[in-house]
Amino acid sequence: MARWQVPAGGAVGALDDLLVGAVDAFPRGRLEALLAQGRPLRVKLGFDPTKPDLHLGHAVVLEGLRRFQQAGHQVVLIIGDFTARIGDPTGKEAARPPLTASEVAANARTYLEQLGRMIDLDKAEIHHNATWLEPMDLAGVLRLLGQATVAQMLARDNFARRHERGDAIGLHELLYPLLQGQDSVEIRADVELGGDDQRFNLLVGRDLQATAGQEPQACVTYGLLVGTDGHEKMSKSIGNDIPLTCPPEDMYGRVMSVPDAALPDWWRLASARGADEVRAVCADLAAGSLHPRDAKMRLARAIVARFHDAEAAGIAEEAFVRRFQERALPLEIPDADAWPAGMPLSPLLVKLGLAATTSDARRLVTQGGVRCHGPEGTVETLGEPMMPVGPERVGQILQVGKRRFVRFGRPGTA
RNA sequence: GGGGGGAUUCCCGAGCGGUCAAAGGGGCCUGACUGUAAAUCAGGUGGCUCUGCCUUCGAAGGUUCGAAUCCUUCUCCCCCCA
Repeated sequence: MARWQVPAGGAVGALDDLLVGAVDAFPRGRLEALLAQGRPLRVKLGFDPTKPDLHLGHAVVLEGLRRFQQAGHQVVLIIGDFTARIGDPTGKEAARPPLTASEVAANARTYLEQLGRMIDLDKAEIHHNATWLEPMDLAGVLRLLGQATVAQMLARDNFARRHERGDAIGLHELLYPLLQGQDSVEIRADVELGGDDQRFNLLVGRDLQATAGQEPQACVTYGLLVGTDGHEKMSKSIGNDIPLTCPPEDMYGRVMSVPDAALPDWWRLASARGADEVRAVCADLAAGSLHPRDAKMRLARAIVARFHDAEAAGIAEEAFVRRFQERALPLEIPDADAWPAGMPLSPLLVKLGLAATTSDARRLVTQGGVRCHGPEGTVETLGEPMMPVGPERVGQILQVGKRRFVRFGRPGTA
């Protein structure tokens, strides 16, 4: 996976912290040379607003960007409102359906809100790439196309894989890296940040800049954070993500479900702590002197604190310990009011949002996944899918699976 | 343009006239164990008014007592040749 390496040479301390989470900076020495000029650099980061939510995986590069901003450099954000309509083929096993302009616009708004949690947007330049890509005419497109060869494009892992497997590759997809590179030309980027899988796209930007008579940008790539499953790159569509907007308690819990093996990566990429601390934790984990569970709890607290605040993180941790380590009922349990008393259990579970379908509810009940917490700590397993649930349950707590709870409040009519 | 192959339940992938709601694996869910980790074990995984009924096998028609399986047309994908 992502290795912990910082470009050779340069002032270790500052550069080290500037590049926490970075996998590589290239070409060699370029970034150091730029930094040595002592002027604020134009640091570019592009985002295609293809989904409404950003998650921890996106935050890796954003943290890098934040560090550049804090060091006094000029952040230049590109909202890829045009490129989003094509779709970045990077990491895609299949072509994806294009988005409409209005979907993109809606996503872009929520993106900026979320970016504001990490970046000082008032000090950032924000561009939409439709500004220059939309009006481009065929002559311009052809000029761009002339910058790359078929062999170069096919050299890319994912294109090559898809091609070999006999999957479709749209011609417009091949154009994508060139468009991203054009963005660098338009905003005269000194540095572009991106995920480790963006290497190719970042390099294309350099080529286009050179052709346009500009100094080619330095590129910094960041590690790809694996999802909560510990294997696949974090992604909402796989369902292994943690959204930045995730509530504190849930966020804490999701971090705790990450497999131990992924911990070092998560510390490097998601903790947003200093280089020294990260190194120390990784070393202790490797040496066995730090219990993985404790390292994970520290991490979970750090992450929640990062996107909410320290107080919320403390509360989330208490709730977690109480619920999962002491196996007590959670403190906050939603009340079900006006629930249809007398209704059979399975449909009731659906009504209360605790099961997806009646059949699903039946399965849960049959398999002993549905319990009712009565007075004085009594627990009763409800095993009859169609047993009627009457008003005598008021005040009791219904538990489905490990984490779904509801307290019976005022009953309504069935 | 010519020839060939293919589209199956969340994914991969069997099935090739009835015994198919459809093998197997993955994922996911529930239970046991536990550190909401890993590994492991057991069960489940279309819907419903659930020992039965209804809807699914790219789309629409057709043959048949009966079709995911046969025929026709259509849509999409891939390969080879040009």
